[in-house]
Amino acid sequence: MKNQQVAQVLNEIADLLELRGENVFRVGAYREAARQIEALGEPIGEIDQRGDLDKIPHVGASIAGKIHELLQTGHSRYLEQLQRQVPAGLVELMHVPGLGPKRARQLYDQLGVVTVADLKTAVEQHRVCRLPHFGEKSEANIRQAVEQLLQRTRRLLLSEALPMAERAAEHLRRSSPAERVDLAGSLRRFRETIGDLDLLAASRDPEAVLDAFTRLPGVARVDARGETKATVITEEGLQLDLRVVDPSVYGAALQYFTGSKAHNIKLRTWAEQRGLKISEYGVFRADTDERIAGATEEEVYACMGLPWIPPELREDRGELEAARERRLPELVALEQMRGDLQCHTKWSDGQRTIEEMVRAAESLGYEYLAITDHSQALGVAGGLSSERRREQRAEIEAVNRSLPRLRLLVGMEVDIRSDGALDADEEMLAACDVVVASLHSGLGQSREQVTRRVLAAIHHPRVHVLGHPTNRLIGRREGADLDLDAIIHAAAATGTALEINAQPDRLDLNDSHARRAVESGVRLVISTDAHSDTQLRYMRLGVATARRGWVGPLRVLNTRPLHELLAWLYDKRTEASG
DNA sequence: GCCGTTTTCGGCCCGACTGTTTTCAGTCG
Repeated sequence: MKNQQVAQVLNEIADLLELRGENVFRVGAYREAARQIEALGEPIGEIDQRGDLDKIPHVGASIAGKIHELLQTGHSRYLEQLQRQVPAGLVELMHVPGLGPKRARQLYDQLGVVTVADLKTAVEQHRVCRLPHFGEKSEANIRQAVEQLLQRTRRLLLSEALPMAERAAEHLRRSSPAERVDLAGSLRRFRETIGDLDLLAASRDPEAVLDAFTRLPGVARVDARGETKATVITEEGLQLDLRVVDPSVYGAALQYFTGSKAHNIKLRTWAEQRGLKISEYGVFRADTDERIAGATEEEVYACMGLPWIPPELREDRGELEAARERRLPELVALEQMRGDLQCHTKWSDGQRTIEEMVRAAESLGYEYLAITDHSQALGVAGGLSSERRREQRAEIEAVNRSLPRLRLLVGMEVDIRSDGALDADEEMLAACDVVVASLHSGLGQSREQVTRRVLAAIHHPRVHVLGHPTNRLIGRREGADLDLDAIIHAAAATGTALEINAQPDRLDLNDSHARRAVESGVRLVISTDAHSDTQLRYMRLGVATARRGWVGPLRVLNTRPLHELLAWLYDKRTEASG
């Protein structure tokens, strides 16, 4: 059972407890435990086998026992008992925006509404507005929420949300009196998927900024509008939130609205222990209410004796403790990337010629670019025969002779076959400057099988990089069921690099995996796997993922200058074969 | 149900907005 599924069970227990009107802190305990398990970098089954479940933060004896049962038997008697006590469907009802446990319960008790479909009918028959504490407006809001819920299915990919939010922010900067506009929330932390888009603005005239906001191009409707904040729904059905604060408290507000929730809770708890109170309006002395900071985020953290913490780290995964002990990691930055080690061209399934890719890489200021078209087994992706590969190599060498500033590397993304062998012979591999080995098929294999396969590739003396290690697709496909510890251990032992693939729906390794790899001394590369010139810009997403994984520049091979990279590529091979 | 830089008991972040209510509960982030 995967971490995600365990977390889901705990969340469902929390939902059911909430519907029963249980103590809110008990409910919160289950949610917090679920969150912790989702963020674990390691399969929970392994933690269970070590008997270390209760060492996970916010997992105590009681929840540990329930997780253990779940892992051993595949179900939870406690969950099933709760499910018998609460009508099925009510959980779903509670997830309708605007409904919480109380109102969901009321709809059930008084109208017999159990499912979202029931709710739709009740709303259409105007039965909801006659309930106590509901009215015309509540009913209309619920109607909209239900319609939206039936339409909208998934969280946005970071790559979809970022440009949308950046366009809105840019428009506000130009068309309103806002002194500053920033992205906040999970966008600013570069989470891999985004629910709502949060923006923050500084202005002494919030009225005017909110006016501009509600009139942004693409706004379909205004959901809420107060004196300091507003919510709009775009034509695509996305929720965009804006909060406007006075410039003197902008730093405190930015800190607050960037989150994460868990990071802020811990920071506030620490503040209280120091006799301080932190809110979106600043840092205050608890005894006198005197405000002592708020204009910048640096100030806010400084009041706590902490250095500024990069937003990508603010997930309560040890960053506050690290900050307190002055051991925050230096994080890799986009400007440090000197090249891209995986991309595709028209020779296989890419959309651009080698020259077009080169021009794009030059415009990014890169020193090198590896052309890594697919190997033959990947017929769907136009994999190259050995004959075609010789022709491509000749073209790469010709282009290289005409390039003063950028060095093209001869590479290949070689498929790891279902038996673990590589889809290329020794001669083809030897002719490459850089070999990236990747899984593309047989993802349904057992954990043992697929792990053995990948280990064989990592140990292969010609392989430099393991490409998109799990081969997951966010929101569409779980990755292979890899024993990641074994993979990381082997990568550390052989010196084979692991890739952070920057394709927006891959981001594979993910942040937690990358962090574990780095902790084990593994080298990483961040590659875009670009299939067109514009996709080379996905590097930003890969770097963000690395930063969320506490990855420093020295761990990332493609921050190295060309001569160092070439030396490593060469040494890796000779050491392995010698 | 979890947790501990005074604590193994008594807390648990906190403010904005909405709608329905005349002072607040529910929801959200």
